[in-house]
Amino acid sequence: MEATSKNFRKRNAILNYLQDKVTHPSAETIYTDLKQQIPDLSMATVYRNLTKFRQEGLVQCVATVKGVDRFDANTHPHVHFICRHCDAVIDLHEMQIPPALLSQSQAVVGGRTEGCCLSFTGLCRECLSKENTHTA
Amino acid sequence: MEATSKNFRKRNAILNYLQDKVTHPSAETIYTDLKQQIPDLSMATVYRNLTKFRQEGLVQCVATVKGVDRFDANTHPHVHFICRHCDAVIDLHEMQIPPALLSQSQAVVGGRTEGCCLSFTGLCRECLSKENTHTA
DNA sequence: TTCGTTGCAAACATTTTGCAGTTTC
DNA sequence: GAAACTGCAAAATGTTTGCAACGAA
Repeated sequence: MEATSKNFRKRNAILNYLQDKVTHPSAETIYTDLKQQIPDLSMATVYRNLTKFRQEGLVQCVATVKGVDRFDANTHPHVHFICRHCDAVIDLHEMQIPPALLSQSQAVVGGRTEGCCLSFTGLCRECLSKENTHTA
Repeated sequence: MEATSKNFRKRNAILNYLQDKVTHPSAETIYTDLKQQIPDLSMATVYRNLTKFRQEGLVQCVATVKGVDRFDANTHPHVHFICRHCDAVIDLHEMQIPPALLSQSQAVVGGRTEGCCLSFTGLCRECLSKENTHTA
């Protein structure tokens, strides 16, 4: 069985971790969190598996925040909010990317549009309220 | 005069270069191109000025393509197409980000929305036609 | 044996920084 | 002289890779 085979235990741990999280963790965060359950995990394994997941289409890099890649097991195009203060990457499931935009971009470019990424930036609720507290 | 002062000559060369380009160059590209006119330019100066421009709001980082930051002197939110093959970052001036989306995202997050980035990915016209040539 | 996965350490690429020298005011 | 800008080299950061060892079939 793949899942319980020792060869796939780490691979599956990383994938399951990503599928459970909605926080779009970085490689570093994945490593630090999983290290507690899997003490002999190494960063190289995290990076190697992330690369493989991307090639297999299981995971995508949804943003690069301050030089750090952030990953998501939800590969459907969706909308994000990125906080410039705490670097949180938040899903905005309530918002849709108008599907007409994809065909429109393809027409404008004259190439082939394969994906789309809509991100808002600013301060998340918590960081905004902290800022107001400090300012007041 | 600032512009002709030796202290500001490089700063202005970098800013003018960015303002003239619509290609969203990387720090490396800026350095390589300007090096021909300014042989004693160094990468540190390019990076230091880019950081300053960002703080001053004169320039923004519009994308990180394969680990490399791409810069733009157009700080208005606009739409981009990023080619996964040649890494071109192309302005789609014909397309608009529906303004209602910004206030909608702010309402959903409960924070403060300051910016917005809409990017399409795929193959640009040239890379698509090359792909077709090779496939055919 | 053959293939895929792993840890470790080294290598890599991009970006930042410390320091001393120069220019402007 | 003080403050700002610069080149150079070193450092810091995030990511990838070579290699030998291990596990599964």
